[in-house]
Amino acid sequence: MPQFRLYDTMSRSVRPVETQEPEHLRFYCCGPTVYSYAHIGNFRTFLSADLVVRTAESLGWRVSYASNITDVGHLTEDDVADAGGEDKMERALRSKEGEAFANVWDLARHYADAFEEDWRLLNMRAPTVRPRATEHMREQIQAVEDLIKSGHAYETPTGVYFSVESFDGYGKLSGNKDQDTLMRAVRTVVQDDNKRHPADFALWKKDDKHLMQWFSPWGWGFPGWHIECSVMARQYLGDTIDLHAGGEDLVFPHHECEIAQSESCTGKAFSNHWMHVRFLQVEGEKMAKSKGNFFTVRQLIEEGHDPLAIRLALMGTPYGKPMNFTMQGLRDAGGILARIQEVERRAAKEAGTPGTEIQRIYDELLGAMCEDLNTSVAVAKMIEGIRSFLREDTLSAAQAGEARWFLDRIEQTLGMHGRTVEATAAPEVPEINGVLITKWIEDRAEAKRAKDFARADDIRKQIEAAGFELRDTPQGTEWKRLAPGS
RNA sequence: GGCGCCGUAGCCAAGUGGUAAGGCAGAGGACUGCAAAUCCUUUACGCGGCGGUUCGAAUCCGCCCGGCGCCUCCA
Repeated sequence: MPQFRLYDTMSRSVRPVETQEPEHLRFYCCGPTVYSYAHIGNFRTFLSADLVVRTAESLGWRVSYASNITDVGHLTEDDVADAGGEDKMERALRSKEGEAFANVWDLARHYADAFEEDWRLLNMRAPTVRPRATEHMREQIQAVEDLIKSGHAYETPTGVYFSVESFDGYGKLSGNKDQDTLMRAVRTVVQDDNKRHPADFALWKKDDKHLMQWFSPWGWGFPGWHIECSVMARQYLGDTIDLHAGGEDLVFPHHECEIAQSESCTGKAFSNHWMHVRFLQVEGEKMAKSKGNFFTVRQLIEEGHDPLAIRLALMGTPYGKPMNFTMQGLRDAGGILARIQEVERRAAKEAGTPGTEIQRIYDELLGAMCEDLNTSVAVAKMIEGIRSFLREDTLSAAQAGEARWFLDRIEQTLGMHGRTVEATAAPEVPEINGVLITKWIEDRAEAKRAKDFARADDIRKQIEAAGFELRDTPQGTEWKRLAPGS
């Protein structure tokens, strides 16, 4: 078995993933704040986490995987300096999309459900636990109290703050260590005179006007953004976790603050390995609603893209590099997926014994994943394996069994498969101009038999104009909805 | 100001010291009434530029040019 190595933000090097317990990975990945639909950039991060889980499982490891949902409306300026600004969920509630919801709780529930649905559609492993911030309020309050008792936190008229000077290691993850860079990083603009140090960050905000508020030893209010992850990671995975992941923007302040809180609470290392996923760009530009290049998973699916094609497209560039997501790349992925589906059709029901060649291809695929999740190479190996089965006109029973084996492997390791919706549910037969497409196809076959090719081509053109593609096979003519943009 | 990343064929993108993976597009071919789908073959004498180290560099070092990210709600 190859050694599983990942880039570690803390040590700035590619290191083996070391588990405290042999072959048992304790893994935490920071989830989204659910104030709107998650976009494909969000999912690049969660997909990378999914690939960590699948790679570990492919090595025979057990994985305890926690990925949270932040359903508390944290503030638009809830940074290390102070929790100021607007509440993200309150703002969402006031927006046009927010009109559909009675209150922030409904809004959070709706987007959390949508998030989990998209997660499933992208064929991502369900986490062992998916804790929610609002369901761990007592634990968060307890942690804040502990930090006050141990001298790491203090109360002010506006809330409870973590004292950055009480923790030596503050800045070790992000490199924001010296006072000068730290001061710049925390933007002294939003200083609070009640704080002992400008970089001190909120653990609890006092606010009895907030739409989401809880009662605490410091009165009504809500928790700071960073404390939830510290608390939930500890509760479900223990004092020290093996690997912690998130988007690159979370390095500072979020993960830096998590480390400070957790290590101050336990006196132990919070995480032994840190993984950060680089941001996704679209057509070479930063994704932004204002640029019109902002995509959600459901949007792309609605446009006719297969969720697995989206998944495959997102694997085109390894997580450690910024990725340029393009519509062309998405269409390309759809083409690869079609070939996987073709092998799925030809494969046996039961996996057979892999031959040395296909075994070699899979070993290289897994080896690439173990080397810092090199998805570019892994996908190339997957295609190599898929092609080896398409090369033959017909597969022998042994080859069909090998094909099944390989498909099972790529499902386990890459989360890719060729099972189509039509294979499990009877497809709805569409009508064209009030006539079933199957009738049009029969008419065309009739014309072909009569050698009336002009009429046959005319029928095909009509069907294509309606957005369907025909494919003549030895078993007869099949139809398929045309992929968008092709 | 701090931290970090990237520049490889028309496009996307691996490769991090031993002589350029893979995908898309393009070209040719098989199959087809013609297509579609699928398969086969083919496409970079060169890896932003200039120096240096080395028997040997896309890969290491230096400088330069160009692009980008985070540090601000953000995955």
